[in-house]
Amino acid sequence: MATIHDVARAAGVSISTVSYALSGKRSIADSTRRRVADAALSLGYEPHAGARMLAGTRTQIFAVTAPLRHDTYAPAHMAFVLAVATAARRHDYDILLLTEDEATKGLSRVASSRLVDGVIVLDVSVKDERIALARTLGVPTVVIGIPEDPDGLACVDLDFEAATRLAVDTLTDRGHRRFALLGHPDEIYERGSNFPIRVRDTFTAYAAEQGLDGRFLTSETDSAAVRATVDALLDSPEPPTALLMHSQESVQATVLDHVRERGVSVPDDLSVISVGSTFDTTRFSPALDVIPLLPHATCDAAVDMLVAALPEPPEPRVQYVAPEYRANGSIAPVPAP
Amino acid sequence: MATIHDVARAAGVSISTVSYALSGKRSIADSTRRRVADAALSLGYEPHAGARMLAGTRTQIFAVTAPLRHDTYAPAHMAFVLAVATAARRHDYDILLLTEDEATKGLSRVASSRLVDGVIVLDVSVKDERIALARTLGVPTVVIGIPEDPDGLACVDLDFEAATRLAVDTLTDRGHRRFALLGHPDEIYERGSNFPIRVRDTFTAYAAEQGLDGRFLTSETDSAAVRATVDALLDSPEPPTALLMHSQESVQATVLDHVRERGVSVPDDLSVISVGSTFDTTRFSPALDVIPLLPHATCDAAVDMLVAALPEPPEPRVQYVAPEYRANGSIAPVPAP
DNA sequence: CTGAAAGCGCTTACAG
DNA sequence: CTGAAAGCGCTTACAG
Repeated sequence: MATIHDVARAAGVSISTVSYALSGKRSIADSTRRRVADAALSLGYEPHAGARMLAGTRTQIFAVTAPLRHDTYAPAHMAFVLAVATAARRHDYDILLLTEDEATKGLSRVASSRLVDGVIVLDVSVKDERIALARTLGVPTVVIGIPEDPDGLACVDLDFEAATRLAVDTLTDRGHRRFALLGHPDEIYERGSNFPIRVRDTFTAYAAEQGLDGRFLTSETDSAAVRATVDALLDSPEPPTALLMHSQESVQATVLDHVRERGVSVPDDLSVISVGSTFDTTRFSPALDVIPLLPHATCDAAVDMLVAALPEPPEPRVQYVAPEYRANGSIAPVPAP
Repeated sequence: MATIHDVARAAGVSISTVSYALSGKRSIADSTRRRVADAALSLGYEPHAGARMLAGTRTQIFAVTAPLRHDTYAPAHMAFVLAVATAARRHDYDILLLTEDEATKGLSRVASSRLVDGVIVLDVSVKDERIALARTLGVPTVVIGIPEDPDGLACVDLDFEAATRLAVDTLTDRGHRRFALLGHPDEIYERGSNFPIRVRDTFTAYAAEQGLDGRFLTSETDSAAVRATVDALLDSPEPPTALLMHSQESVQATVLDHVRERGVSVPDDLSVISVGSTFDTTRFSPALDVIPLLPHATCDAAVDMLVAALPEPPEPRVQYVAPEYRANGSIAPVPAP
């Protein structure tokens, strides 16, 4: 392995000149720079990572803590890990993946050994031991998702409030006045889950504000429960013409199946939008309009925040990522009564 | 951050004694070891990772290259990444995740900067640019999966040959003589995919060897094609009593649906085993017996090989992981004619 | 059983 | 515009 000394010798300069020529941290005569670059290239020189960490102030590594929980939806989880890695590489950062059961132990270890310049916390849960740690880690940290108490933390997340209003607005623009939102099982709301509650509260408040009929429904995830929920909704007097779904993939699939079985056509009889989903709604029949989670936009923002925080600790704040509407043909103007 | 000097001062010894006391690399008086350990603990001392890399011979980091391809099945992919990380931690190793499009560039970079002590190559494809690189990387490398030409490489993989024979044996033990194997679309075999071909060839050879009726079928993945394939099979004279499936999840689900629609009962009329699957076959109805991919066993073996290879390059060889049979009630004795 | 010291390969003030 | 040198925090022969 070539060292900086080899490059210096080959280029006929000192090692400090090599260092500066390659880093661009001070002005170097063009001819010198060229000779150094040539020497480095022909020797296949790559600076020793450990030496850089020790002498410099940066390791060029971020830790990503991404614990796998029993209810983790693997494709979304991976999309986020991948998006973080891709964004990090654009800033010349590599990703150290921490998946340990005791996530805090791994975080403490890599932070206090100065292995990483920063930490990205993925997929925070309501009671997440990593959150308390993040405040005291001594290493810049950005959280993706919003914990119960985001005080003093730098967080990034999809703007679920805007997403919910966007879904409603899109449908009121087409004349809809009677809405339902199908959410997660009750248990999710009881244990204080972040996004579902934000979506629910935004929906009910916004519907009230606009004078809309806005019904909020929860359902267990088994097929029978979902079908019963759909039946109750469709059999009610003045059933809704517009349905938002913020629930898991299988539930949304079952809803569409059962609606079709009941002879209700999407979008002619019922307009449907999937809100805040991580899965591919074009595989449904019919394909659903969706306001999806945005792993790339979210992770780009998180990595940008982290890189900006390297000179000094990140400014605590919550940054919201703007939602995007993806039309797939599942909405239509309100049907004539 | 406490350094080794702080610990030495607090314990009243030299820094070399601290280093040896913590590493255990030479014998230390018990009382000294205790004082050092106490000092380290109370100061929250964690050795500087960069300094260790520079002075020592190990970085305690493995690179994992896990490119996401369009046909990557996310849950399996994640299971392998996670299993590697877990196995690595047992040897005090962290995982640097390389997902770049140009996988070779990332590998070269981390290898020549001496950032990692070893490399695990996940999910090798038939023509994988990482394979040629692995032979010349100058860093111990272990491949999970078996590339077209495994010469000179250390590889670990499920023993698909044994898995296939195990499936057949399990059914012949119950009297079955007429078998079908449903594989992937033709294209997969034409482009030389590794496992599907190994399963197919083992199946046909083993069936012939045992004097069994062993039909091999391929099918496109869309529902209509799968149903037509099932129809052709069931409508043939002397249809099989045992079906092995080595195909994607949705295809297996469709087969089960259509078999049920045709009034054929699993396992009473037809015994079914899923071979080499990465997904949860207990979610099917009926739940399927399966000889699954074994991420943990495979990744444990790979990490063990890599750790063993640290002092010297890994001995090139292909290590097969023994298959396991998981019964879920989808097989029965051959029905009376 | 323990210590003093060299040296790993960089970065970055300091000096000119 | 460039160089000589200190120093980052460890590990590990060398010495006793």
